[in-house]
Amino acid sequence: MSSSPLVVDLETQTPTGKPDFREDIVERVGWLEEGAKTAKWAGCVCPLAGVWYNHKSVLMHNAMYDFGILHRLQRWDLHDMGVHDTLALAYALGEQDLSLKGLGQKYLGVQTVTHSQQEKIGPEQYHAQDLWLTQRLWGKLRGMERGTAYDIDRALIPALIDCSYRGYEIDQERLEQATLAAEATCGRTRKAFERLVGEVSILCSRRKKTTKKQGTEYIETFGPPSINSPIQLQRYFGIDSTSKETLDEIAKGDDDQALAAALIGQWRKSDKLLDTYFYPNRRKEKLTGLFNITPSESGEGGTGTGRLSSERSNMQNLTPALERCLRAPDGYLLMRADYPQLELRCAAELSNDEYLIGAFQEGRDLHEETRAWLGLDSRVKAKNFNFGAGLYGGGADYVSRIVGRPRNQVAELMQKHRQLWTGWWNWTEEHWRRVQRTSYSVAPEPFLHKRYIPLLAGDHTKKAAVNHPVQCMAVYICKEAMVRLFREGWLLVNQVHDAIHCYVPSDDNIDLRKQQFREIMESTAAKYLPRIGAAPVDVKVGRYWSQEEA
DNA sequence: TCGAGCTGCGCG
DNA sequence: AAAGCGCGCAGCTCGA
Repeated sequence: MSSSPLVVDLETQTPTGKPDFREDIVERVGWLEEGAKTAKWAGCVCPLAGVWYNHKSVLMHNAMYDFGILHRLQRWDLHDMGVHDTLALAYALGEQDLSLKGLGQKYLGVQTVTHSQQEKIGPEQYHAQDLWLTQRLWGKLRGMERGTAYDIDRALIPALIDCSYRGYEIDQERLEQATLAAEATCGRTRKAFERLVGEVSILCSRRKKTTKKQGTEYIETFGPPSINSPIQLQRYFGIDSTSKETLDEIAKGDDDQALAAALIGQWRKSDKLLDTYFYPNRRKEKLTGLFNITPSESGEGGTGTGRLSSERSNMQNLTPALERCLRAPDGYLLMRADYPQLELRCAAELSNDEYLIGAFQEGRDLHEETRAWLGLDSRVKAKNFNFGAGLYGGGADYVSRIVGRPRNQVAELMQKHRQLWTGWWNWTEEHWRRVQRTSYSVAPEPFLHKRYIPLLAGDHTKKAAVNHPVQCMAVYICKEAMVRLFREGWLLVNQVHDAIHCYVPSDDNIDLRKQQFREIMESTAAKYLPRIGAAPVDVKVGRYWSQEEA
């Protein structure tokens, strides 16, 4: 049994154009054993079976992808095999360029042969260089690693591969009902809107036409605005954004425009449901998505904070109307739990804010206290203030909007908030100074996930810098809980930042399972929130994700 | 007809 | 110019 990992690299074909380990086709497999003088290659994954069991772990550059394929083709056990991944490691270290070639140049000074030059050295040599590069890079980057972020991420890789194959079962009958209802709303609101604006005429489109004789001219068409055209609606209302918020404001009036705005709001809601959530899932048995820990080698997708992202389908932005149609397969129940106020608790812990810590320890209502302290008229406004201005660094204009006060009263509100959350505000300034010195934001101990902060990017920079440690700490707590669940054999289905979903067999002892689920999540949080203590985690169970009526 | 870029909106 | 942070995706717009 070799202690150093078996390096593996797959050459694949992507039929859909976008890489997807659940479907892509393997063309060649390369591997490199410890002490071997040469890399080996094969046209299929079969020969690997005789090699891998001599190793405790495998090493790849982008193991989510390669290991995901090997699991599919060879049933490589997701639980037994340790995984190392130079992509995940580089990500946790805050690297900008996550490509193997870029990292090789930066850390090893290796100038790789480009794809167009591969004829010169032959395909075998060309592909072998990636194996050597990965192996050497791993040794180099491991030496730079300080915190636990990478170890949590690499343990999560098999769990997320598992998740990406599992998915929810779709109840087509419920989906059909929901579709019919949404179509009815769409038709009704569109017709009502058309009746309302039938007489109006605005500029509908202007397209440039370049002719040799007359140079550039514009062809314009006029008519009533279409409900689905933001630019036409802008002209109709005489505004420069037709976002939901703006339309809600207009809808408060009592003229034709107010009615039109209300209709657009209803139409958009149902149209969004149909186009994004209902139609794409018709006649599909399962809803599954790919989870990303890191951006791709080319920098697409993924997050900068350590959060996961999900695509094809995105499992992290499903809406309640679709959640009602999603369920566990026959013989299973869906168990789901989320961490209440996890980000706020992390903010309190990492900034050592005495007030916040005390409030959490005594279980007081933070937003209500903020409301009273600032003299606001609703708890919702206070909550928006705490998040928008407190956690995410919103400025005076933003605060002015959310609390509905003129700008000249805002500075006073901000000042008062600083007196309440003293520790937090001090921490943000201190952290911002650190980031300015180093150009990196580092998440708290023991995670130490790094995010590169380009200091010349404007005001957004400070907000992103301050937000990173909070969001990062919260999600690594959730990730570690997932890792523990996975290791103990739970069937993970989904993660939505601070929420985890699993399947359990219906004939298990459900109360016991709920208790175990809660214990794993609570003890993981308690480990990293020693001063605040375990947040109570409420575990919900049922056949469907959401049982609420439409 | 294609796509890049934008707007709008779903989630935490 | 103004912007609360973090995502992915669908449709629209408009030039090529």
